Amino acid sequence: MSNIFEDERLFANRRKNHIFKDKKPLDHRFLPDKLVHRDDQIRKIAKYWVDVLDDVTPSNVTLYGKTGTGKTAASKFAREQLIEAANNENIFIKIEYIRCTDYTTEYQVIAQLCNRLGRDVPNRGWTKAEVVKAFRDLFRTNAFGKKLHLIVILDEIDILLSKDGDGILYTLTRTDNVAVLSISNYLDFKNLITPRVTSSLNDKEIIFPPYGAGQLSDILTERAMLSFHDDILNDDVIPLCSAMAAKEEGDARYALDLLKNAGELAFDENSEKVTSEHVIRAKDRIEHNKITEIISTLPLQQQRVLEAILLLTKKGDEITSGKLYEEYTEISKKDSVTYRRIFDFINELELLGIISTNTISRGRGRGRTNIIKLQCDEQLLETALYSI
DNA sequence: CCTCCACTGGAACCAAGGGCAG
DNA sequence: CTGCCCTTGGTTCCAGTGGAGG
Repeated sequence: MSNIFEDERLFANRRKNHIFKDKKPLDHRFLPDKLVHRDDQIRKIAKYWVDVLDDVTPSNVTLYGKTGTGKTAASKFAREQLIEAANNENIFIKIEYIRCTDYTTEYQVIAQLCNRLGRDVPNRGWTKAEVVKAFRDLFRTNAFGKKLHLIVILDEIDILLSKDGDGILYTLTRTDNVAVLSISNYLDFKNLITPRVTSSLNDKEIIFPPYGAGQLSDILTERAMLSFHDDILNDDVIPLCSAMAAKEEGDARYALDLLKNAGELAFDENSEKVTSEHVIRAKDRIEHNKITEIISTLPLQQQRVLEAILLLTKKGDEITSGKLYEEYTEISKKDSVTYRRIFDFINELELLGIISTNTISRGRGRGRTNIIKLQCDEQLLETALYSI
């Protein structure tokens, strides 16, 4: 009796050679030896952080830029470099990377920092003040024998700020020997910060502009050398991926994804080379996977809302919020959520790009109406919804 | 510029998970 | 063990807003 996983691995191994050498460099989390086209930004980070080597708390830094513009990679790269330099200088530095989608409140971030620095703190139960005190004691009491410097990288900080306010920045910037590097997708995230924090944050800003098609090409070429065998990619593959990703706001992650999926398609079909036609199909596949992924991870009530939208769309009716709620309660029977909650769901779904809304006014005495439209393929949605 | 009601912001509430002092 | 206090993520409740057709 054979094991299906062993079979699959054997099967894959036997053929592995022909397209991919190593898929890892095509993952957006892969950190190459040098980051092309981000020299300026990395140098700026270094300029602000270098003080720490002289035992001085460095400036707070903020990185701005759309998704896939290399913010996270640049900060991780700078971290590696600084740690290396600090080892030579015999300075005690910790640089902790926190993704704010994983730790969404001030308490959680501080607790996580404590834990990583070796101070056990429960995830719940303590007061915020107790946790903050424990955190600050790490710096005061000489717990490590020498002075500890901490740089906290807060990735996707806008999420944390909009959920839990700016208390986290207040606490961190008012702790000795702590510097913050915040990473935000939005330029206007400063609106979420109150004046009491702005003054102490006093940060330096670094902009990450979207990559142009040419720059994306350079990135892909470098990664392709690491991950594909020689002469596997047709000449037009990388330019096409780059052009398509450049249109998607210069998103390098998307470009890498395209290339990887194109390679996988070529592999699955046992074709000799990766062609532009594979890239085109990779695009559909990515789109498809994304939507399925989003839908399957949606909370139950939101799925029901989607289901209601789907049913109404099929009927061909114009969908208004009121009608949607009727249909929704029909579907979920007793276990339904309030009218108010539905609006939040609708907004979230719109943010995810699955639906679109358009508010119109019907004039005096008729009030307003919100017209809701499905923005993704009906068939795709249906299979995704009912296959869970 | 009025009006109406679909939407929004915020407080309050709830249940679940957990620490700590008696 | 018990009671009390903490955070958190989800919800409900209610008092506003605001936008465009008239």
